Amino acid sequence: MQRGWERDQAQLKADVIEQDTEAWQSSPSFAGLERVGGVDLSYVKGDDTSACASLVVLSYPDLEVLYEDCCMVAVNAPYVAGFLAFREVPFLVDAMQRLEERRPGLRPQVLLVDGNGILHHRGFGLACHLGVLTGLPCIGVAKNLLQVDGLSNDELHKEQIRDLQAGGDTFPLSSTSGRILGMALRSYAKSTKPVYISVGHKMSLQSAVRLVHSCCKYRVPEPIRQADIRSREYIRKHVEASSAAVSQPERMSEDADSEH
DNA sequence: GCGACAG
DNA sequence: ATCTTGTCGC
Repeated sequence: MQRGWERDQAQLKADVIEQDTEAWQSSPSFAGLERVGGVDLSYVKGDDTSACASLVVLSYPDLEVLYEDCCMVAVNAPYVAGFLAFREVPFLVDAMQRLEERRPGLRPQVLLVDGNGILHHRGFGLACHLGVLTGLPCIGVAKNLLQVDGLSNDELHKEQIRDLQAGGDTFPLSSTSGRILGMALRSYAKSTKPVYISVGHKMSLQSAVRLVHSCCKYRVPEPIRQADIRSREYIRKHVEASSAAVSQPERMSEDADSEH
């Protein structure tokens, strides 16, 4: 099964674009950018198939929520490091399709994805996968370093993290061969732990880092943070409602009552 | 046996 | 991802 997944990744990888398709590289304030999207999945504890997929769209640069979509889904693929996309991407594509049908005018111009882009075992993480399938510019934002291609969370790495003094400070993440796969970013002045940015699709690493930083009120950029908060809350209510249905069974229907 | 392991 | 309250500090 994983061999098939690797084949799919290799095929889709050919379509990844690592450069800006908008004039953002040369625009300090991202002129023309008005909507940034964020996606996330939250899982129901103790249930390996129930999850909530959420997509939010925020205004830019104000970061106000313009659109929200939370949807309970039945996850079928297991979580395997390196193949996260095969577990989560179908529901995110569905969410994008619903947005396209309901509010095409709110289509985000960029999507922030929790997970990696080209910083990946085979150079094709969730952010690339979703980018190619939707055609949207995507940025990978991981909360933990994926230790691949010579990257490791060793003493040197921790030392580099300690050197990130101010919010906005970064250091490059280079592969053994010297290619820059991503950037560690101190996204929030008060947070010691960086986030790991990598190119997903249709955007350069430089623009990606700058944009993510400009979306941060806290450590996790607001679009992803809002998607996360909302999907967790949606699950909380979902679990609450289903447990109430068990302890308080539905009353017999009228048909059943009058049947006698 | 030990360490890794995006979410 | 999730298990989990308070708590120390700015």
